[in-house]
Parts: sequence; structure tokens; C-alpha cells
Amino acid sequence: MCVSIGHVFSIQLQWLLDNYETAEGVSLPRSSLYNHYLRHCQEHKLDPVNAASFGKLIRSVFMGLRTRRLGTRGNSKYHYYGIRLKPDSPLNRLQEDTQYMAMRQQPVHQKPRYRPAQKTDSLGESGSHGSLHSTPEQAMAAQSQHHQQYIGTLTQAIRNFAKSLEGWLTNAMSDFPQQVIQTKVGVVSAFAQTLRRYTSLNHLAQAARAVLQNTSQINQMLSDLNRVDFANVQEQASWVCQCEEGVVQRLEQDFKLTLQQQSSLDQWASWLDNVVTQVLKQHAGSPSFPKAARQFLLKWSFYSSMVIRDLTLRSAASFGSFHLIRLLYDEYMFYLVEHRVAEATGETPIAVMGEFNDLASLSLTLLDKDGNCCDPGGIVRREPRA
Amino acid sequence: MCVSIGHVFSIQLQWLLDNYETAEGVSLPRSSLYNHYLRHCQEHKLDPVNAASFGKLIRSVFMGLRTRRLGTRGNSKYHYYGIRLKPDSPLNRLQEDTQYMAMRQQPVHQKPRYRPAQKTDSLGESGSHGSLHSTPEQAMAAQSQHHQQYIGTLTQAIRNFAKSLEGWLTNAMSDFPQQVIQTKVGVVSAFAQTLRRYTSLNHLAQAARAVLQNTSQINQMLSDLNRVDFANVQEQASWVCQCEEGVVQRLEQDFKLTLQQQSSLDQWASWLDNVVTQVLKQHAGSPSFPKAARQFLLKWSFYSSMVIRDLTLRSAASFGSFHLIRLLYDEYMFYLVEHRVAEATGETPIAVMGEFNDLASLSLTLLDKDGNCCDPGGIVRREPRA
DNA sequence: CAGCTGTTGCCATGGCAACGGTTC
DNA sequence: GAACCGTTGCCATGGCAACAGCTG
Repeated sequence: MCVSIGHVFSIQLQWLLDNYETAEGVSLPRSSLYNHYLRHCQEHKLDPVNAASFGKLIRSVFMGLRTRRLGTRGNSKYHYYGIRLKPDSPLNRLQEDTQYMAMRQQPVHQKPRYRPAQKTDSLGESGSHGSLHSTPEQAMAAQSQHHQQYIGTLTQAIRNFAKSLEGWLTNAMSDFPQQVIQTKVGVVSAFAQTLRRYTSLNHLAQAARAVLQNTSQINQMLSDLNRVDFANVQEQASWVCQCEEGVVQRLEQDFKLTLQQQSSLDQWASWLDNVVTQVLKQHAGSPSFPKAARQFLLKWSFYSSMVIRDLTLRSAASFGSFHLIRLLYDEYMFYLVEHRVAEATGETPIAVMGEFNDLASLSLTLLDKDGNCCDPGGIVRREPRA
Repeated sequence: MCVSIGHVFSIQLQWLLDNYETAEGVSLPRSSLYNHYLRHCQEHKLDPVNAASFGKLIRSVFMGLRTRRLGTRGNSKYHYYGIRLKPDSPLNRLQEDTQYMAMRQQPVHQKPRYRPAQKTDSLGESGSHGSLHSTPEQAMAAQSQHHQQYIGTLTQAIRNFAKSLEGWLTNAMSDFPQQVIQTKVGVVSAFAQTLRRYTSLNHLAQAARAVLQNTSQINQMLSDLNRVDFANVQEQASWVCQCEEGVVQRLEQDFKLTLQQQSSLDQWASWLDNVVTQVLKQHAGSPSFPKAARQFLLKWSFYSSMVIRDLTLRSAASFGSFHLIRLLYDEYMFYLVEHRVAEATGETPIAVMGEFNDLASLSLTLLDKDGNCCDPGGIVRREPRA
């Protein structure tokens, strides 16, 4: 037993020593180091310690680490200062979004910022990535290439919410940061609208994909979902929706199954498609088709809300994931149903619902390709702030 | 300006000195001290600093405060150690749930616990509450007077009870005929259900009240809500819900107004009541009343979801508040509608929707009484872990 | 000069694990 | 002895306010 613990420990330790080294004047975001660690654990089927305990480990291995909080105002993140990824570490390939900070790591207040043409040697000390972008412009460029890191922002925010909701509900106390800055809400053109919704959906889909590919999140979702009291949900919803219990149960089972199989967004999309087909087939050809379709959307949404509600009351850790996925799936459902209605009535989807078609004509499948938009994420994440 | 800041500061300071004093061997939960402070600020229309800054204030006033974390395993709460409420403070009346801890505050491991007849003097040094109960029996009695604090514990117990009741019963009756078991379990689980939903709703209401009383949160909500693109919401929802735009806009305006006025839960309850009345009055007396009522619930929920969706995509800081409030209001809407349907059809609410009435017969108003239990919060927060 | 902005010190809170005392 | 439990140390993260360097 002692042996196995020691063994596991030495694996962790070796991994740390293999991939990181002490280095003056550079820092790493704690989260990226910890995320690497989590990934490592997942790959080697080790169960990870939490961030706090990991901190102890790190500090016991690399003595003398200091703490810094870097980032733009209101967005500071904790960093370990005095450590870097080894230049030859395979992790460099996994996540390249951390090094661009390296160039700002000298205790600052030394000045060589924004001196484009002048290659200051204060940057030279790190032989690795930091120096790959030896001018701010290059660093910027690098940064924009690493937009992927923003994908998780939404889920992170929501997860944080889920976490803090617990606190609210118990303590009934909390205060938001006082960043109440009124921004005028201008009149937005339909085009801008469509564009925004496009990018929103795009980001949603990317975030959702990240969730659905993460085994531990999936597992958390499954475990949370299994705690949901579907009998209660049905009990309340049935009066409102008048849905057959059998249908609802089948959907529940199907959903869990699909989740369990770590389905891709593609597979989810066809699952959703199939649901719509099944539900609406009995109305095919009937003049009541549009009405039935609308009712289906209403009820689908209602059931989703009830499940989300249950998850909230249980402070399910996966609340954020479910919320995210629910948004995306509802949106897709909307698209699917509209499409069916358009087919059924012979109208074009545009006639069914104006501009929505512009958005909806993107299928999830399209969104599933590796999102390479270079939008640094101002859409979903909070604007840098005006 | 400096003067006014100084003035405000001195008010705060005077209030602290008036109500608290240093005292060895006793502690106060930080949250209760901070809650008192918030209440004081609210009453005097001062805007409060956050808990962290309040901590600085406290420590600058009462030097030498130490930190302790007391509570049952997994439920520890931070306390200031070395301070107490003054015996003559009016706050004693407000919240009597903190002092019973006093007798356990000696750094412990000293042993005079449970030595009924022997009046140890280790308790003597504090002239106030701690020493009023110099035997465990008296302490018990005092404790039972402070039963308010147990409200939370009670709900916790109820909930745990409700949760495990089913399992117990199934086990206990494992050798009864299968049908008997099923019937019994059914009855009991319905009951457990009711209890569970009662406690959930209670907590929801308390949390919502905290949100609605917090000016900065309200402001955040307003600002976020004003950014919501209701035109877009309506555009999507109208096809599904077929609601009149005018009605929706009026609701939107009303909602914002009610929010702006920092309405109490009572006022919100009557607002909701009024909404139901307005919407359903055109169906009064009609046989389609129940149907209309159900449709209303569906559409209400759908619109809520759309707004929440918009808030999510904007990463609104007040997302959590809205989510919380939405859960509560939906629940209340459910109750209201059911009640109306029962009236309209002449059935009892129970007939309309079985056991739900048991829960629903609590109005929000009842829940609005000051729930100041210091419930360690096992209800909504995640269970200690299995 | 006044106004921004990144950084950091001080505080809060919370998870986990170790410790020492109690109970069975 | 084993199991349990309250407490505490060490770590994490995050808000706010003060500071200092920029920028206009």
C-alpha cells in the first residue's frame, strides 16, 4: 500500500520534473499547469488531487515559487512565478496559449513595453517560447492564434456560478463585483444581430464540444443526472405538458445513453433530429402540423427547465455543462422544427421565421469543425469593458 | 468629500464599538457579524463594503482577533475569535443564534466538558452570555431557546429524512408482499417529495430575498436586463408562443419597474398574481380555462428561458440572480395557476394536481418572514460526499 | 494634470489532509 | 483497535483598494 502510494507519487513527481523546470523571470498560469496535470492523470488513469493539494505538491517540488496575479484589470489569474514548461516538453504542443505571457514576466516597471522596432535583450533570457515572439506584435499575433483558450470561458463562468450558488443558497449573501458600468444599448441592425447570433452559437457549440469531449465532465453529468428526480419532474410537468409518461421516460433513457457513449456533437445532432422526427411524425401531413411543432418546442423547453431546476436545487456540479448544452440543443431544436414546418407547409424556412434562417442554416455539424474563427471571444465572454 | 467619507466611516465605527467588544474565549461567526453590518447599512442607507474589506475594518477596530473555523465536519464556518456581541446590544434581539457557541470556545482540549455538578471557573471570565450558562444543562436550555438556528438544521434533517425514507422503508419491509411495499413506498415518497419541495422552496425564497434586498445586485440585474435584446427574444419566441407583442412588452416593462423599485418578495408575489389574473381573465368561465392556464405556464417558462439564454450569452454577471429568481417565480406561477384552475373548475387544488397543493399552500408571503437561520446549508449545497 | 490600467497586499472563503481526542 | 469527528494548517481563488507607471 505504501509502495503503491509511493509509486503513484513518483509518477506524478517524475512527470513534473520531466515537463517543468525552474526559471527566473517567467511564470505559468496555475490553471494551465493544473489542467496539464489533470490531463496527465486522465491519460494514466490516476485520480488527481485537487488544486489546493496540487499546489502543495508543486511547491514541494519546485521550491521558492512565488505567486503573481497577472491579467487585465478585473481578470487577473494566479500564476506560479519562477517556473516554466521545459522547451522540449511534449506539453508545448498541447497548449501553446500560455507562453505569450512570458514576455511580460520580468517584474515589470522596467519599461521595455511597446518598443516595436527595438529588440530589447531583456527578453533573451528564455531560450524557449517566450523568445519566439520577441516583439509585442508577434506576441499579439500569437495570442490571437491561441483563441482556443477562450472557449472554456463560458463554461467556466457557469461552473463558477454553480459553485457559488451553493454559497448563496446557504448564506443567502453575496455581492457582485461593482463593475456596474452602464453601456448604452444601441439599435442593432439585423445583420449585426445575425452575426452575433452566429458567433454566439459558434461559441456555444465550441464550448459544448469541449464539455462533451471531457470524460470527467461527462461522468459528472451522468452522476448528477442520475440523481435527478425524474418522477418529480414528470409529476409536475405532466399536468402542464400532458405528455405521455412513456415517451418522457424513453427520452430520458435515450438521453442518458447518448451521454454515456460520449457522443460527438454530430451524434447529438442526429439524436435531436430523430427526436423531432419521432414526435412529429404522427402529425405529418396534418394541417395541425405547425401547431404541434410549436407545442413540441414549448414542452421540450419546459421539460428542460424542470431538469435544470432539479440540478440547480441539488447544486449539481455539472449544472454549467447542462445549462450550456441545453442552450445549444434548444437552439438546434428550434432550427430543426422550423425546418420541418417549412417542409410541411411548403414555405421556405425564411417565411417561417424571417432572419432566423440565416442562423439556422448552419447545422451543428458545420459548427463541429474545429472552430477557427479569430474572434478573441468578445461575444460570449464579457466585453473587455468600456 | 473627505469629510463625508470620514463621517460615514465614523458611523460604521461607532456602530461597531456600540455593539461589539473584545472578549477572550468567545467567537462570532463572521457571517453573522457581517450580516448585522449589512442590516445596519441598509437601515441607514449606507452602502456596505464587501466581506473582505469589512474584515479589514473589524481587525483595525478590534486588534488581535484570531481566526477559527468551527462547525461539524465539512461544515466549518469562519469565526472571529476574541470578540462578542455586547450583552446590552440591541442586536441580541435580532439574532440570538450565535452565542451558544460561546461555551465551546475555550481552545478546547482542556476538558471541562460534561462535568455537570462541578462549576469550573474556566467559564467564569466572561461576564456575559458565555457565563450565564455555567453548566451544560443550562447551556442546553439556553440553546433550546435559540432554536431558531435549528430551523436550518431541521430542514436539513427533514430533507435527509425525506431522502432516505424511501430506502429505509423498502428495506424494512423487504419481506412484505410486493404490492404492499409499492403502495406504501408510493405514499411515503409522495410525502417525502412534498417535504423536499417545501424545503427547497423555502431556501429558494430565502436566497431570492437576499438577492432582492441587495442594492448592488439589483443594479447589476437591471443593467444586465437592459442589455437583453428583447426584440430578438420576441422574434424567436413569438413564433412558438404566438403571444401578442404588446403584452410581452408590457410584462417586460413591468418587470423592470418592479425590479427597480427593490420590491419585496411580497410585492413580487402580488405582481405575479396580477400577471396571472390579467392573462387568464379573458378565459374566465370558459371550459378552455385549464388549457389556457397550461399554455400560459408553458409560454411563461419559454420566455423566461429565452431571457436567461440571452443573459447567458452575454455572460451577464447577474445570471445567477436571474436564474435563482426565475426558479422561484416559476414555482410560484405554478402554484398560482393551479389555484386558479382549481377555483375555475370547482375542484380542490388537490384534485388538480395531487400532492402539489401541500406545497403550494405556502405562499411566498409566508416564506418571506425573516428566515435568519444560520443553517449550515446541507440542503441545497452538495452533500458532504459519499 | 486627470484618468486608465496592470500589479499586489490584505482580506474573505473553502477543500483536503493531518492531528488529536472521543466513542464503540 | 477502528471509526469517527471537530479543529487547524496549508493551499487555492477572488474582491477591493492602494500604488505606480502610462497616456492623453
